[in-house]
Amino acid sequence: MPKDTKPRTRADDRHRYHHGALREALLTSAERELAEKGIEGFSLRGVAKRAGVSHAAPAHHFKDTGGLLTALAAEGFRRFVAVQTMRQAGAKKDGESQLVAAGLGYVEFATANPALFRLMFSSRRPDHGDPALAAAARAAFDRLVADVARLRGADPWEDPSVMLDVMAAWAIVHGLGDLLNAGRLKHLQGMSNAKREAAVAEIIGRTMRGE
Amino acid sequence: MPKDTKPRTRADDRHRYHHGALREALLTSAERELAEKGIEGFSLRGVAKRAGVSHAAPAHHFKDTGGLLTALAAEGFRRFVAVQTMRQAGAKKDGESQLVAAGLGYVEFATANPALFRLMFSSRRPDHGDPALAAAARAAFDRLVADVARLRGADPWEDPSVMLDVMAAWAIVHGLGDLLNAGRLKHLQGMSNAKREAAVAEIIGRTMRGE
DNA sequence: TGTACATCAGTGAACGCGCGTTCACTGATGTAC
DNA sequence: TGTACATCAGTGAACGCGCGTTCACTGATGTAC
Repeated sequence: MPKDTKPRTRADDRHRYHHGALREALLTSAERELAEKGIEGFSLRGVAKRAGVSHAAPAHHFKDTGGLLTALAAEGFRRFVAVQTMRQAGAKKDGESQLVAAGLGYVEFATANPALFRLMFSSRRPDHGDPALAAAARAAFDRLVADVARLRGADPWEDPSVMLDVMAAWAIVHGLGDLLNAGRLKHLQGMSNAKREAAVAEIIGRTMRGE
Repeated sequence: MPKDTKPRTRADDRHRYHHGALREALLTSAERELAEKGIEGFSLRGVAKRAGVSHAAPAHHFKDTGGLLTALAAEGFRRFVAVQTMRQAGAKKDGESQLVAAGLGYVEFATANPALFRLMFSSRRPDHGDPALAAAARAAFDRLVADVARLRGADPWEDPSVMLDVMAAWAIVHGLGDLLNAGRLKHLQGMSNAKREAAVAEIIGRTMRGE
């Protein structure tokens, strides 16, 4: 009988019955589905098809569509923080430069992943009470608070006026990201990437600096 | 034969075959449908049902779902501008107060009509190339430009630096509106309406004033 | 004022579609002995 | 090392649902004469 005698490793057989890493593959496919179809057009069947698996298979890994979107949003927040960390690593170390770098990372992430960005921040489809998602989102917020605290030399949690700065900083980058994604900022969108980034940095800097 | 002999007027018969003002009724129903179901759950059949009409009737007034949403978004922009006008009428007349008042109107409209707000600014379902919608959106933008021009004493269309102020002003109120709708600004949402409004005014004012 | 007729604005049945979900099943894997 | 068996992770057919759209129709309205 033509049977494999030695046990297969997970990676050496692309046609095996058991996928081996379907959960991760589904998340990858889900992100692509989301990017191409948007939140409104997102479907579980579409994700399964992209992953090359029957449409009933995802049920073994995610309770339902909402569960998959919740996991995707949590993963999004982790990458979101990573983008900001990279931006800050390449920036000057003073408080203002660091906050501007984080803001540029925010806008970069938003415009590079418009549907994911909206899934994370503005959609009710993920379960925002899910512990993993809530923790990932919280980490992103805590980082913003810390950056503002450093710039202002005061703890936003203690000083309501400084908390207003936190919200101002958040609102401005969030607004820029969402408006850019909606194609509303024609003035910015006509610029080269470098010029646009400089303009965004200038807007963020002005807001925080006060001019 | 029990037949009406005198001609019916449009308003005196609620059961007449011809509706008489179905287009307007559909827009009203569409707004309610949108508010309750959100953009994702919006359906033409749902709108027809709310208007008490068969689901095929809307086709006589709107080409398709997109056409209805386009008309709704245009109507939204008109009301959006009206809210800002009312805010400004009740505010002090200096440039800063007027801009802050417009900003408060922006946030008020966004939070009072979350789904409509998103339909107008962040959805691809309406046809943003439609002349009526484009004109209504343009009017809202022109008003913002004029308010910033007045505050700065310079024409944003001539001075790129002042155009950055326009975008900053837009981004901050847009970001506040969207984040409030997403329930992200817990610090603000815990406040009374009056306190929240004062905080929002302070954030907008600081941004424009520079502090 | 009355009649004929064109046009308009509805009805309701029918269509095909993609969706999420369920279900009985089966191949693959891991473990106990 | 070999075998029996439980468990796991898939398959694919079937379901019911709400959707947008089409279509033949009909009642209401407006107009010409």
